[in-house]
This record gives sequence, structure tokens and C-alpha cells, in this order.
Amino acid sequence: MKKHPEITIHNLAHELKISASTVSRALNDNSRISEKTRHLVQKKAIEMGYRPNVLAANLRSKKTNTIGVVVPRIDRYFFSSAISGIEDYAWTKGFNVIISQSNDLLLKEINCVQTLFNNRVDGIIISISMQTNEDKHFRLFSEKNIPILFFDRFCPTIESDRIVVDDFNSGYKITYQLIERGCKRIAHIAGPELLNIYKDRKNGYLRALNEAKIPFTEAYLEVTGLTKDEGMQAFARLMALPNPPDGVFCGNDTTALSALEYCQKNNLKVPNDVALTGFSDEPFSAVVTPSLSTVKQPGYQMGFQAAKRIIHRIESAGTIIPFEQIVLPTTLIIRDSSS
Amino acid sequence: MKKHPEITIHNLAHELKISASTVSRALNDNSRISEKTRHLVQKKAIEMGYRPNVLAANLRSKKTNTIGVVVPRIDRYFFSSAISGIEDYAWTKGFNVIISQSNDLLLKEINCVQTLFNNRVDGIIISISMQTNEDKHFRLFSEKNIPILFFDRFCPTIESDRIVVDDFNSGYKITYQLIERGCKRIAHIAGPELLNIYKDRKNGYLRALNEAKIPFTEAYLEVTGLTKDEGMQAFARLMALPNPPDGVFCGNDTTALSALEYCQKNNLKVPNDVALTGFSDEPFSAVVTPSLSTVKQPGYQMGFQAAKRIIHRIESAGTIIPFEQIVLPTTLIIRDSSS
DNA sequence: GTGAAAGCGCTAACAA
DNA sequence: TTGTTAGCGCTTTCAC
Repeated sequence: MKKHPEITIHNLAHELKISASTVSRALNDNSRISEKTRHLVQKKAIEMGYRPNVLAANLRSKKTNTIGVVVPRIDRYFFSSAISGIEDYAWTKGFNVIISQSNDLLLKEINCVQTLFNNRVDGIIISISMQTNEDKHFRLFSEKNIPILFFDRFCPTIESDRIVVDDFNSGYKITYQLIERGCKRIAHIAGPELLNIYKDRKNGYLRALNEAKIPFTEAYLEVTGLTKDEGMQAFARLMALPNPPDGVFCGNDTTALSALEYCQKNNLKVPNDVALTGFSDEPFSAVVTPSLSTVKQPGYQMGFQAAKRIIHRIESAGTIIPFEQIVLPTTLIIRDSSS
Repeated sequence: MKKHPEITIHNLAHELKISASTVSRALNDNSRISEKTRHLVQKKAIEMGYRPNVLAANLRSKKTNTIGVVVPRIDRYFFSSAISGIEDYAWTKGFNVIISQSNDLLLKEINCVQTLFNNRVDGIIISISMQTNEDKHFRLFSEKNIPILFFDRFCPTIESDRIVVDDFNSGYKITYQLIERGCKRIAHIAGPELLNIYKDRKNGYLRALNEAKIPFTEAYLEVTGLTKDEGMQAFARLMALPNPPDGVFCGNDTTALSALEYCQKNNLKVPNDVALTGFSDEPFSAVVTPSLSTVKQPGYQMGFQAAKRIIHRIESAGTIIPFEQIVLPTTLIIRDSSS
């Protein structure tokens, strides 16, 4: 079946009548080798179609040059662009990227993390699931001194590097914009409190209200899973209030879009009857009518930085680097839905 | 630094006063082992916090339980949903997924493929770049009998499994719909001929014209890279013709969107002045105004099937399985831009 | 049903 | 600068 048996460094060594270690050194551009042998070996390697067995090298060196990534869903634009950033940077450093998705399920997340752990990834980059309320599975890594880095949604009880955006301020700014444009009754469709990002966005919202001396109305706060359906329902409840809001800060673009749909069906004018804002700047947000005001999160940049940071940590194993929380800037994008 | 040294099967063996091979067998649920020892070993393994060294096992067994994936860009919805499908299926079979992106560059693609090859992936799933006009890098795999599977954009000169959609028919159907709605001068913004999918879409277009006895007009065919900018320019050229088209079949949704933008800026009514259709059903296509007619490709399903097929092939190594081209159905989605 | 021994392909400490 | 040697942790004959 196999026409070409694998060539090993021993085959090369044998052919060249030198030792395997010399071949190894030549192939790895080790310093203690003569130009001549190096050339000879490399030429022969190509000639014989040698390809290094990364597995064996990894086993020996106890490094895999692989980083594991766990995200809730790969097909959400924010995450896929983050992965794109991770992959682009990792590539330049010769690292592989293994990805897995938690589907926002704690159990699946634990499973993913375990598997990556067993596969001896050199580090893990993760954005946690909506259900994650424990941290045992992350401690595996800290205990073995394997770098773990959270981006966007982090686990507050684990000391580690983090790449985040300033959700509090972003929530504040986008709410403030609604106030500025004259909204008096501002509602918020929030995500699960379990996740810092949603809590922060909500607190930013509260802060803006407070600063403008707008009293907070319990009924104007809806906590949901931020799916399309839940968003639609929450928005419907808001608009059914005796005194419905004239501005709604939706926790993400998906719910903002569902709110928009609701308005179209029910003949509500956006932004005149009710102004809407989202969060994330999904690809569709710029092109819906009316276009959606939102907060742009630099997904690609976050991924890129995450990879940079973790690979740096991996490569400086031994030296102690203090943990860092890197906050990337968001951009407030005001479009028709609130202008 | 490390508080917990790695536990190996030898440690377990030593503790239990049995041999390492017995431990190995017990851990792998080998048949030639007594219930009693199996239990004893597995209990001890948990107790001591043993975790298998996948690397060593892989080196020995010459399998990695890993499949490599190469796509042009991870952050395009079609591809990220395909990856999602791949990951979901692979997960159920205990396979890891290494991803990399070619950025539609041949050189990067070659590099990715080589790296995956050196990393000894058990199989590779790929959608080729826009530049790919050679197949040497794929032959590596066929020569070593490592399964390779193309999805969507395939390399015609490599015999292999393929998961595709019927681009010819889809192109035909969507053009036919334009004819049906009364368009007389139908243009097409095509992608590079190098890729089968774009050629097929174009041929479907030609077929529909032919069937309706509409003569083909050279000026109505624009071949581009299907980016936003190129799409916009191509569309502008079309509309600047002395006899501009009243219907345009765009090779993908991105160009259709840029055409839409052009119309808005230039006060052209869609679909009345010119009807538009895209291809792919990107998330934004349903929500732009006017909403975009398009062809829905089952990205997730394609990925899922791809993983299923390749893992099946990997697991039946040795048996000869004929190559198959699996054609998944598309859905014609008629929305406002052409209705 | 269990153990002994060999070796997957590579790297690295030590010797020369 | 090069060679020798000893594993990395596991699986898998082959004996018993």
C-alpha cells in the first residue's frame, strides 16, 4: 500500500555516514555544526523526501507548539474573527491552533478543556460559556503551570492573563448617547449576570442613568439569554408596558435586530418611536434598515493579542511574568437606529 | 515550580505491583484483561491523577486522532459554519481539529498543507484558495494514503472525496428566476474561472439564458475576485453600459450587497430598475433592505458530512473505499431584491 | 491474563 | 564539530 516508507534521521545519517544527532543538529540549525555538514544534510533531506516527525520531537521536548482554543460558537462573527486573529499570529510563530466549541454548555466546555489538556497543548485561549459557574477545569492548567488566557468572557476567580474590552464604559457610552438624543425612558435587555461582560454593560447603563438623574425602573431591565427569540419576547414585554421605553439598549446585536423586526411588524418607527442600540457590530448591523447603532469590539485584534501574549508566556517559561488584563478599545458606532 | 510531576503508567504499575503493559491494557479496555485488574488500575489512575500522554501514544500507534482543516478565511460565515459542523462531528468521534487559513493565497495554502502533513494529521479537509492552480501539495497526501477531502472549492485534478453543492443548477435556477420575473438583460458578476464553483455558477447562468433564447452578451459578464470593491466597480461598469442590465446575478452575497449600495447611492430602485441576486445566504442577506435573493448553501451540513466521511475513511484504513462526490442540496431563496 | 522487552523518531547531556 | 548513549511515555509482539 505505502509506496514510500517514512524517511527518518537515521536513514539520512546512514546514507551520509554520519550520526543521527549530527543530522538532527543540521536540520535544526544548531550552532555547533559546520556549514558544510549542514548543507550536505539539508540537501540530502530534500533529496530523500525527509519530513520531520513532529510527534517524536514533541514527545522528546515536551512541547507541542500547539495552542488550544475554546469558544462558545465558532460560527459567531465575533469569535470567528478572534480565531482568525489567533491563527494569523500563531502562524507566524510556528504554532498550531486546535479549536473546539462549548456551544455555551458548561459540560461541553469542561470536556473540551480536559481534552486539550490531555493533548498537551502548550497553552489555552478561552472565552467561557454562558453557563460557566465553576472553575475546577481551569485549575488543571494553573496547577501545571500551563498558560491560560481568557478573552472577552473571563472567569473572575482564576488568576490569569485576560484580553477584554471595557464593557462598563461601552455600556455607559451607548446609554449616554440615547440620553443625549433625548430618550427619557431607557430600557436595557441584558445578558446573564454570570458573565462579567453583561454585568458590566448593565452597570454602565445604570451609571449613565444615574448620572443623568434618570431614576432606574425595574421594569425596564430585562435579563435574557440574548438569543433572537428571547430578545424578541423581552422587547415585546417592554413595549407592552403602560409606559413603554423610548430607547432600548440591547445587550447584543442579535437582540437589537429582533427588536427591529418587532418594530417593523408592529408599525413602530425606529428611532422616532423607539431608539435602538446593539452591541458587537455584527456584519449585518451596518446594512439593516435602519442601520444599527452599536459598539464595535475588535475581535480580530483581541485574538491576535491573545495569541501574542500567550505565546510570549509559553516561550518565556521559567521566568515569572505577572498576569495582565489587557483592555482593548471599543468604538461607539452611531447609526440610524438611534441618531 | 511544578508541584505535581506527571504520572505515567509506570508509576501506576509500580504502585500496584504489576507491569506497565497490564496498566496500558487496563486503561485501554483491552479484552485480554480481568475485570478485577481493570477496575483496580482505573481506580488508581483517578486517585493518582493520571492523564495519558497522547503524544507518546500517537508516536507509538502512528495515529494522531487529529484532522487538519484549511479554509480561505475563518471569519467568513460559510466557512465558520462549515468548521462548526466539522468540529461537532469530530468531537463525537474523539477527533481533534486543527485549523488554518490560506487567506486565499496559494503560497500560504501550500505552507498550511505542509505543516499539517508534518504534524501527521490523520486526514485533511480543505476548501482551496482562489489562486490554487497546482496540486503538488495535495499529492503529498494521496501518495501517503492519507485521506484528503475537498469541500465546496475542490481541486479537479486530485481524485478524492468531495462535498459540494450543485453550483451549476443553483446558478441556473437563480438566473431562471430573474428571467421569470421579466428581466431581459441579465448580467453576471462571476468569480475566478480557476474555481469550479464559479465556473459552474456561470455555466448555469449561460444555460438559463440559452434556454430562454436570450443571446449572451459579452459585456454583461464581469469576472472579478468577488470582493466588495471589485464587485462595486464591476457593477458600476455594468450600469454605465449604453444598455445597462435590468437584472444582475452576483457571484456571491458580498458583491450583491455592494451592488445594492451602489444603487442606493445612485438612486436606482431595486428590483424595479435592476433586480439583484447573490449567492451563499450570508447572515446579512435576510436583513438588508431590500432583502437579498440568494442561494442558501448548507455550510454546517457540508462540514458535518465532510468530517463524517473522512473519519469513516480514516477508521477503515486498509479497506478500499471508492471516492465519492457528495452533492448537497441548495435552497433558492427569493427575497425582495428580485421579487 | 500478565510480564518482559523492544522500539516509535527524535533530542540532548556528555564525551571525545 | 561530531558521536555515543539514554531516554520521552506509550503500545505491542512474544513468551509464559
